[in-house]
Amino acid sequence: MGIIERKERDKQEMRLRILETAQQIFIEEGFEKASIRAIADRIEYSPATIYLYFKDKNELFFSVHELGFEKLIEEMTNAIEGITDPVEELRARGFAYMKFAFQNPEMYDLMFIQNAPMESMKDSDIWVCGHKCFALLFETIQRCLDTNSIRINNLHIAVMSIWSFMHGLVSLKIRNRFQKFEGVDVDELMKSSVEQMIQLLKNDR
Amino acid sequence: MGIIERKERDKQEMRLRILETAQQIFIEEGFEKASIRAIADRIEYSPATIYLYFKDKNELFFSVHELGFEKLIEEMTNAIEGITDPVEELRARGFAYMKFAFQNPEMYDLMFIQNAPMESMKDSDIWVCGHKCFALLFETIQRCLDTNSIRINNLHIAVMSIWSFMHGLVSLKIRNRFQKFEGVDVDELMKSSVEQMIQLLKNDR
DNA sequence: TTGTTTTACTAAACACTGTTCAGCAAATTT
DNA sequence: AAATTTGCTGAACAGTGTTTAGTAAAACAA
Repeated sequence: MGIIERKERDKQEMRLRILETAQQIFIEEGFEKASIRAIADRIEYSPATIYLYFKDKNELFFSVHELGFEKLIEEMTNAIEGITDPVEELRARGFAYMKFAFQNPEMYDLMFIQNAPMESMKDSDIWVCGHKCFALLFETIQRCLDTNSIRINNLHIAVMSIWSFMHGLVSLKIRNRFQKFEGVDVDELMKSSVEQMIQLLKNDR
Repeated sequence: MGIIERKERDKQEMRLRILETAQQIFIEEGFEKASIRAIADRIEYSPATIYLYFKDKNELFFSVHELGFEKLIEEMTNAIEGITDPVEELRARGFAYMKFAFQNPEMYDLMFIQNAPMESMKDSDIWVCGHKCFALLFETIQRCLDTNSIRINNLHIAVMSIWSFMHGLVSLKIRNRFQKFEGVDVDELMKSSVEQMIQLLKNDR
């Protein structure tokens, strides 16, 4: 009686189809345009059908944002490959983070700026992918502390400070708040800022 | 013939009334709930009337966000009163910024996170209030450079880095991304991070 | 092969949103 | 008193997320 198994497969397949269509429209045309109706249209189903596979739009986009985290984790992992020096690892992680944000602004927005995905999460839930990404940063910074390579000695403070700095940089850019750095190449300035911050952090002695 | 003057006054008064009602609903119930209809309802006019005073919702909320900047500028100015040491001024500015964000999260959101107000701005426009706020930070940091009090020597890099750090801190908090600092007082950690960053910046010697 | 139940799906509606426009009544001007 | 301008609005348009009653097909039971 493989019928129930096949049905379960079909269900998962359909869920994935909705998910990938949502991601596609979202990446191509932004969050605003990725309406339930637009997604339903593209997969040629009724809008109501989507609600048989996802509780609401927030839950759907929570799943999309998880795809984003998987990609970010992958890119970051590649970026630090072969690097042994902890601070160099941190630098590579930072630039990979920035590159991801530049190349996938809509996705970065969803992952770190938008309220939507977080609202679908109850306190009991765990932020699986986000947590893993976070853990990787923790590890890198822990290594920096262990080797006494940076001028901060509290792990939590270091993680929060470094992440905040990177996120601030990227999100002010994405949300168009850097337009008054007139006459300067903002992208270059951002890179210099990261470099400068690493120099500040570094324990040179 | 003071009629046209009176009419002009009336028009400005009405504009202000809409503006303040928008701000009120927005602060009380958030951006989502501050719909044109809700604003119109409270001032007991038709929704269409609002469009006689503001081009669209973005322009209306651009005006609201300017009110926010006026408040932030005022609070920051008070915060640094009497301080002579440039780094102390920077610290005071930083904590005032953070305090503003904690006490007016919706407004901070509108000023630095939301797309809405920026979309109403054409390239030709000037971001008056934002610019002034920005200029004040520039001045403080310029003073730090002049007195050789911080370990950065490029003004633009310093401004971008410091602002990004503060914004990242505050916006990750507002948008609920700090929930995985489990078992730690996030607010305290944020303050410690600011303090730590100032220590990093400081040129102690 | 019947009849029954379950499943997968959808049309239509609900309650919203921002925005536009024809038309109307009152204020102002001629 | 008549003509014009002004300020305002009802109603509609096109869109949003979401719910629900109902339907046709698939699966199961006899």
